[in-house]
Amino acid sequence: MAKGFKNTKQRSAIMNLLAERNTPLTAEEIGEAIAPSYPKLALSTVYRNLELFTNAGLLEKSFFQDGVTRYSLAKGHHGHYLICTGCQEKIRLEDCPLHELEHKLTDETGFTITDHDLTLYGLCPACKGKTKNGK
Amino acid sequence: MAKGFKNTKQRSAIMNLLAERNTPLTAEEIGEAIAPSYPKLALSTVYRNLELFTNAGLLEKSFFQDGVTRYSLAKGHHGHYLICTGCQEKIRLEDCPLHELEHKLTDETGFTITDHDLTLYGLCPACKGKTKNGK
DNA sequence: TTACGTGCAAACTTTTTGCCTAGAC
DNA sequence: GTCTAGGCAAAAAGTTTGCACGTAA
Repeated sequence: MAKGFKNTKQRSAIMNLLAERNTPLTAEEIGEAIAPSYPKLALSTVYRNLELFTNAGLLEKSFFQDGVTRYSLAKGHHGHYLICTGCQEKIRLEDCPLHELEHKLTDETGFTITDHDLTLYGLCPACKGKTKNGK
Repeated sequence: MAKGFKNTKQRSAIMNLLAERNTPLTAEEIGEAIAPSYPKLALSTVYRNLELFTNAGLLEKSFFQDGVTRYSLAKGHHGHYLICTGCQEKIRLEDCPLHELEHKLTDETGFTITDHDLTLYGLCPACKGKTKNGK
């Protein structure tokens, strides 16, 4: 574990989980996923470490439509998510088509644009099928 | 007030405020803004009505980087925000350049894309000046 | 051994719900 | 007068903090 933090079992477990799942998770989901191995893991520990790793640049926060903060491994490069509103599957989009838009807005508004969030929502092929049949 | 709701002072006050400000506000900001006129206004009333209006299509929710839900008048057409991280000014962008991206993603992933969030963050010209001088 | 990290409990913030009264129609 | 809406208080959900003990280095 880089950065001069102490390497604890809890910290490894959090980072390993996020590496395995490779999708944004809430603090609670992380706590539950780790509970089988470390039943006493406190949610406050999860929050403290997520915050620590985020500040260190190892993780990034995402905010989706339910207002709950999710964390995922920080990719060096920029990306966004396409989320299925049926099964919550999250697909990371490696492509970011917004630089052109940012230049245009800088010209129009005088803002220096430093960051943006883009998230798309829809139904994946599997959930489309379910909606048609079920109900 | 349309839609068959009862027209109460509280509901008018909420909608009038959102129409005046024309920017996304949190439930708490709405409550504080209305307090001078209706000191007993309960935050639960604000939340209930914001939810009601959102379901009726009169308001829309926005989720920014602090994880607090904000509400604003629903424009018939689609738009996004450019937010100054210095003064929190929120500029609505009437343009949405993402339809092309959505088509591309539909082809690539098979998703039916139903919605998306796009928010840009930066420093407005005034706050850029302050950052340079102050500190 | 020492300082940092953890668990636990309590506090805090944001949002939701139940219940009874008040007010719109 | 009826039935929806509002006020109040408590609860629920998500997150943060203080403190004493545990543990990596």
